[in-house]
Amino acid sequence: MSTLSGKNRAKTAELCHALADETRLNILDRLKEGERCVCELTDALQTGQSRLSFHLKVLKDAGLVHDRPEGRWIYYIINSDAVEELEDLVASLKTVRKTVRPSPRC
Amino acid sequence: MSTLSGKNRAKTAELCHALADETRLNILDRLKEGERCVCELTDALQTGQSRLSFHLKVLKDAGLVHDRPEGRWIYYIINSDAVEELEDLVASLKTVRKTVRPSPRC
DNA sequence: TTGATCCATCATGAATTCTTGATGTATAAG
DNA sequence: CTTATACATCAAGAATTCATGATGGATCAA
Repeated sequence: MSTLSGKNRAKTAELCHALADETRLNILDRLKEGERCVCELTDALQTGQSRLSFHLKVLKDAGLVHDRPEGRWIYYIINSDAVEELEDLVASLKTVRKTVRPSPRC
Repeated sequence: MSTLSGKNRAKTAELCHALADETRLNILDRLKEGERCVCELTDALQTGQSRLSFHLKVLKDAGLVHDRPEGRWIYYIINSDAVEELEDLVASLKTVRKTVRPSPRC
């Protein structure tokens, strides 16, 4: 059961949807440097706080990031488990049959 | 310049958007077995032809698939170049700093 | 306690995406 | 030439996603 078939397909789609937005890719790019709180991200991305909060929720719901409350701040960090799922997807897409196809029945 | 930053960010987002749909993941799953024409895919996915054509266009515009006209049919096949771009993205997400973060200035 | 900061969430409207059915083009067969 | 098949595209509406501003809870400082 791969990331492309069965029940996992919905989860894979959600994961990819979280990555299908420039703002969210920008966020992930920042988080590569280590965990960041929301105010640091709003500062870096020069955007509204509620907008950023929305995108962080999308990333979190997809499992791509984790959050860690500490006092008044909430630190976000990339979740490596999700990255592994992405690896599975890419690996799955790489195993393409090169065999001669059967003739169509249509 | 990685898949997460600069000009490439838009292209990465488009690529991920193409993957962010169960129908399209289903299509790719079939194409893993080798090239297929649209009528075979409509047959396999049990869906309308114009709907499938729409999703194939999304995949094609994102560069994930190629098409090859032959007579009355058009064969679709996975484009391995796009898969490599996905590999770059995953690789980029894996290089996460584990260093201690600087204290926030907010 | 009062006020300020950090953040999530909600409501509304705008924008985008998806579905469906109809129409059009090209190829091939009769 | 006529008809059938394979496919793309278009138009219209439904559904989803996104942006923005407002509100509220929690924490901390004074």
